[in-house]
Amino acid sequence: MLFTHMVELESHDLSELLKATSDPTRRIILTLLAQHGPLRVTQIATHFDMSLNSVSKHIKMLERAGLVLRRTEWREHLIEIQMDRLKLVDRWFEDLRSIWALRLEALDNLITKETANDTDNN
Amino acid sequence: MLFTHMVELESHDLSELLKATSDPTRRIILTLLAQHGPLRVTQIATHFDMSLNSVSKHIKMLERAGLVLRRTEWREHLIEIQMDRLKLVDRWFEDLRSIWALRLEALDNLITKETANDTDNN
DNA sequence: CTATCAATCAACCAATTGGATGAATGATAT
DNA sequence: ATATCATTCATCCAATTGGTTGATTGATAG
Repeated sequence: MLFTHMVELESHDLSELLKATSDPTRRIILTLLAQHGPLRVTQIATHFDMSLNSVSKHIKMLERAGLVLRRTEWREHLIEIQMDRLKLVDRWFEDLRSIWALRLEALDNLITKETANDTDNN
Repeated sequence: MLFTHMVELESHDLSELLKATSDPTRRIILTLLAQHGPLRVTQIATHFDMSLNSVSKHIKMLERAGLVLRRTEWREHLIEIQMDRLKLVDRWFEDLRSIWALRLEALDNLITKETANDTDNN
């Protein structure tokens, strides 16, 4: 069956991903990482008017969503963005658009057919 | 300045959009609407093992996020998906990828230059 | 007028979230 | 041994969320 994977397969991962990106602070963190490459937690925290702990928690959420990878080198934790992970969201959006397009297409076919019938009847 | 709109412009809208799509029930509702076109609240509710009220609340969230439009005709509320709204998310993803690509490019240039210097020194 | 139907509103509950603070861990530097 | 640094863990708090049930609105049908 087409589009089956949308319904429940990957659903939990997708929810985590979308929830993780739905917070402005976390989106800024992702932007920083895309701009500057891997950063330490404290480096990231300097960009916010917020306790280090809160930033740490945000990073942990990004980590759980797989949007970020932690390479613990020495005492420092290097946080690295995982761009590939975004594809999962992309795919869901594409699927939704496909479903939508399919319906419009069917609708269009129906109208064309009816118009043909109309001309038959005239 | 490039990419300015990412940081805070549209940020609230984007957060609402992403939060709205981060719930599996709401994603299924969107899929139903893409598949079948505009539906009434009760029609949507039949697909879930959940009170009508809960479904109603989910729809209201989708509405607040602009992902869905309500056309109140007679006593019935026709709920219609707004596919255009997804573009806002698309754009943020594209922006993030551009930022990422720009950094990689700069990094690549740097390496090429250093390699050139190395051959100069040999 | 009354029963029914579509949908919302209001209140409640448990779980999660985004923030704070203070203590703890673990490694390096003096 | 002690001080410092990077980070997390443990609590706490107010706000939000996803769900429930019961009452309400507003229109239609008998």
